[in-house]
Amino acid sequence: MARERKIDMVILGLLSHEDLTGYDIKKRIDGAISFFWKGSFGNIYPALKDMEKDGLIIKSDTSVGGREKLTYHITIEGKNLLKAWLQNKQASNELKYETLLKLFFGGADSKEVSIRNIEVFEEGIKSDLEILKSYCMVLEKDLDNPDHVYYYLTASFGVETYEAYLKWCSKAKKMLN
Amino acid sequence: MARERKIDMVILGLLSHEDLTGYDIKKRIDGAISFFWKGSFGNIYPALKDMEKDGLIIKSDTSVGGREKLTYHITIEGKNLLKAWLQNKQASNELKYETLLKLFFGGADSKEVSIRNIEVFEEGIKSDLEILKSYCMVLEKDLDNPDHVYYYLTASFGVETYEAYLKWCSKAKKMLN
DNA sequence: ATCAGCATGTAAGGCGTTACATGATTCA
DNA sequence: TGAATCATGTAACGCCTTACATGCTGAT
Repeated sequence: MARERKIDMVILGLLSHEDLTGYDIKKRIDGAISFFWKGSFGNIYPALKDMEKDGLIIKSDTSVGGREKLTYHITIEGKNLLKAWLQNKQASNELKYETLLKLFFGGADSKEVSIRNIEVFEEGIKSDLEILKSYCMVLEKDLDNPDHVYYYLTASFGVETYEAYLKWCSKAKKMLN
Repeated sequence: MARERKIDMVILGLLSHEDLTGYDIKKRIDGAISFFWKGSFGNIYPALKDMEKDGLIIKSDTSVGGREKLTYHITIEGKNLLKAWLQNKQASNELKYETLLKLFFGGADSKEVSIRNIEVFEEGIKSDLEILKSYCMVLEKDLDNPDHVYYYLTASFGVETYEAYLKWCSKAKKMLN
């Protein structure tokens, strides 16, 4: 069975635009992607090693002075695998919200506890929404760049769902009071 | 460090309402909870064993005839742990949407591929939305039951976010065309 | 001088999924 | 009789997170 590790596809996707180091890849993932996918060094470096062995990417030493630096470049095989993944209709979309779990079992404690949990959730969403909106505004100005349309759409997914979350938060707090 | 396994809290939450077998717990999780949390037998049975050892639940043999059956009951310690968890403000809310990942890297293939991926996503959401709406309708009729308010709110979270998803799908398809 | 940031990696541990393994009962 | 459902569990495997370990460079 082929590997299912999705971090490979994130890496391939990033490398399809530019050559990057593992460290750079981490920074990219921590940006706009982090709203729907995460990555860590303990995740990225082993993936890079495996993918090079498989011929999906090639490594080149770009060390500057005494600072070690390995830059990766995508191969034709890598690009083909990326496209095959994009063309595969199957996609796992999973949401794991502990806040909803707590709310579902809210009856086990006072309603104040549930209201507070909703408020904590609401605050987090509000601040993330600001970040997402700023991504959208930047991207909107340059939608002629074909890639920006894709980036814009993922950011706007975030904006629209987070706005729905906030609407729900108000309603939920009202219902509990 | 204490265990972080959230399945424990799902089990405790369910047992705080009624005594259940591992099999029953799985069925409950596969219901309304499955929209924001998942569980499997390979997950549930070991958790049950550990939690009994820890005195959070107690097991009793309720076998009928030759069919093995173990029913679990929550203890005071279990209820206290459940409340402590509810009162803890920290909550991990994570969304991992492969569809968004694919869309983000959509520029690596034709826009038709991205449109098709959005359509597949849309179909899945539409059918799940129907299920969520039916949960809401049932619960709305009996909001006097205090627990139903909590169940209703989690289901309505699903309805509202899924409706936002669908709105976004239309917009995204239009933008790509 | 020191601290933040650049840069690479490994190791342990935890959690979860999937498949396997077994067997009883109920209903068509 | 055979299939679906009830019912319990284990084992292998994979993936990810966290912490650890190391060292250079540039700015203050």
